[in-house]
Amino acid sequence: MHKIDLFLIMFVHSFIMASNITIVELASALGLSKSTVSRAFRDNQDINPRTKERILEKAKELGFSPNLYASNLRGSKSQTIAIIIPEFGNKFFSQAIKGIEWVARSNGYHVLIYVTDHNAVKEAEIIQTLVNGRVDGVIMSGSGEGNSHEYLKLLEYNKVPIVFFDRYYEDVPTACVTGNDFDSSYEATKHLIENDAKRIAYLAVNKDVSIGRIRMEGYKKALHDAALPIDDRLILDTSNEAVINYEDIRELILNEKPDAIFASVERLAMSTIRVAKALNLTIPNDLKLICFSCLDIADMLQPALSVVKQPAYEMGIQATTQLFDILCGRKQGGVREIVFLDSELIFQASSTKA
Amino acid sequence: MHKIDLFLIMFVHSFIMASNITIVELASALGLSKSTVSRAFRDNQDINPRTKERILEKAKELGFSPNLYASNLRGSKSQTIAIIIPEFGNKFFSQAIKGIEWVARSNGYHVLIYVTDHNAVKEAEIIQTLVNGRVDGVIMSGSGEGNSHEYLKLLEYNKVPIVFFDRYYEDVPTACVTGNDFDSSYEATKHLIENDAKRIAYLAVNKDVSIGRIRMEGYKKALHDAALPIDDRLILDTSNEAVINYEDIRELILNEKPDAIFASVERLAMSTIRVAKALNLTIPNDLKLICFSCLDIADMLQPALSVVKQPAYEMGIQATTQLFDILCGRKQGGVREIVFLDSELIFQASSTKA
DNA sequence: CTGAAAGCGCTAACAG
DNA sequence: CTGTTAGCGCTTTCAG
Repeated sequence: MHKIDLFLIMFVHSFIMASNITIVELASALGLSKSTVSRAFRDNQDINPRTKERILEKAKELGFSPNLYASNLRGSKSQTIAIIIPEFGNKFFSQAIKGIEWVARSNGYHVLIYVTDHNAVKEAEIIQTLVNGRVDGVIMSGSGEGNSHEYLKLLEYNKVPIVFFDRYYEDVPTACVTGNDFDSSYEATKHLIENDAKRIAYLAVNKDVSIGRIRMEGYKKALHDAALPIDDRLILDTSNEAVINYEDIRELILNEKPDAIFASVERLAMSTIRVAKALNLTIPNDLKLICFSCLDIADMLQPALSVVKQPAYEMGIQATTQLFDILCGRKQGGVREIVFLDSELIFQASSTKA
Repeated sequence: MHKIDLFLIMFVHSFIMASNITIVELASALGLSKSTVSRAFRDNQDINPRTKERILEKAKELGFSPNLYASNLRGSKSQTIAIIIPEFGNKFFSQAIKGIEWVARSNGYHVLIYVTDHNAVKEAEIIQTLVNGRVDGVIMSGSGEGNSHEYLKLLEYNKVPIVFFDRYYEDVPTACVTGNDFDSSYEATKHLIENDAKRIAYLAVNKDVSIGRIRMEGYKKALHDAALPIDDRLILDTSNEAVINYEDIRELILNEKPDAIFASVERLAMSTIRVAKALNLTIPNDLKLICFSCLDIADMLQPALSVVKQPAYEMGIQATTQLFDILCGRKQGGVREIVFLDSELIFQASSTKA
């Protein structure tokens, strides 16, 4: 028998009973009062260490654990946080969630997950379900829609702190962990220019909101510094829908004949590759390409894809750490404070001249 | 102003108050009793529709929503389910979670997420935190470790139904939604044979547990039917760790000189591609490759990767639908019942002879 | 250090 | 259809 199986069998053995048992039953099984038993499960020093030990042992034996809802009703906390993200589609969010889940569990917290599909109305509805005590805090990457985010005030009124990661709202004063997008966009664009690109297109899913805007600014600055014209026709504001953005990108390439593309999100780069293939354009010869992406197999693509790789996992960790700082009173909530984490620029064949 | 912003502003306007208000206060504000108010928030027909409307309106005005913990304590239901998965690494799980989240939210449920890192001990610990009423049901893809899963009895004792997807435990009697892995493995292997492969290696992360075993059986059957020998040295049981499986695969290729590889999980195929590159082996000429994967850009890899693509999203949807069938009493829990969903076989350059 | 007692906010008989 | 009432299981004063 494997060691691990032995452990698992012992594990379940300690808990073999149903836990429909309540604190009162446990108390009477020990000849104590329920208050004493209760104290054993809190960090209460008004209890004899030996009594506490005895209680915990018996609890394990009988499979007792304090009813979650009774304790929470009595005014303590939910030990739960929520993650709200716009989508599940890419490695960036998977990695970030992994980091968030890890920090949360290390702190004994549970994690609820919500997906907005980039839809601000859904986002607002989700927020609404969180303010009745369900969660102690929220980690969010904004849907990117809408200019007014007053609905986040609901959280504030209910004293539920929120920390943004990646996509934040500029009108909401709170902590935020994001990438050094301006700089990396500048560098990515500069790199394209150094590889002889003259007509560089910028693709975004929403060029007016946080990441879409900032990444565009880095792009524009690089063009400006290289004395290249900024041509609005080369700036495409398209959709998350693969079908739609494929068509938009196709139009852009056919009409504007860019010689390079800087995609602010991974999905748009993937569509670009498909469009290029369909139009018989070779990357990088006919069209250079670089994009924001956390894909770990970018080097296996044909051609190897140049990427701006954000530290997604780290971003999740830091955002959650900050949330716990606020929850534990080590730090004040509701204060605008942005932490920028450096992305890694990986230049490969897709953006490099022959 | 955008239509959506208008909506969002109206939305928050209806909820501008903090919700520290209780059912009693709302009741007295309306000159009603708290039971009547309570009824307005349940699906109770013992209430005048007009009264109900009046209550809901006032509630909205005052920003009242029923305290989660009080209702749950009273009704002992949490409106929450848990997803437990071994990892976040690939598209398969992202897609499945997306499906699960969607069904859950459509039913007004919340979703907790837990990652086991393929570790059965963590899995057991997580289960332990779920049986105090925190969740009404569990959707899980097993860690794949351990042969004894007695700890899942905890759920049974506490009447928390569980539905497996993808990776199930054969010793746990419950509903399960998985792929038709035997058949697709058979077909995938047969396809390699038809493309002149003679020494086909099989890679798994755990060949003794559900998916690892069944996929291997399909592979063996195909070899057998083609009168090819089954050589245990061509069957590799390796780790999830990229560093370790890279080394294992390298050894296998160097020592056994397979002419084709069938990888039962995506990660092992990726390592194979890297090993092949390092050893200067060309895919498919020197080594053919096919694997289980939900990668949506398999066709963009160099060479385009042949895959067995499981219906991950659909799997999430069906597993969750079944869970709700059990929760709503439309179906009995604790009964072994496996639903097999067809995978799609996509043959591309990586597995095809010149 | 331990126990008794008073609710937390809500739901569901039960009685009108 | 509406109100009264008795808890759900736990935490936390307040006395001993």
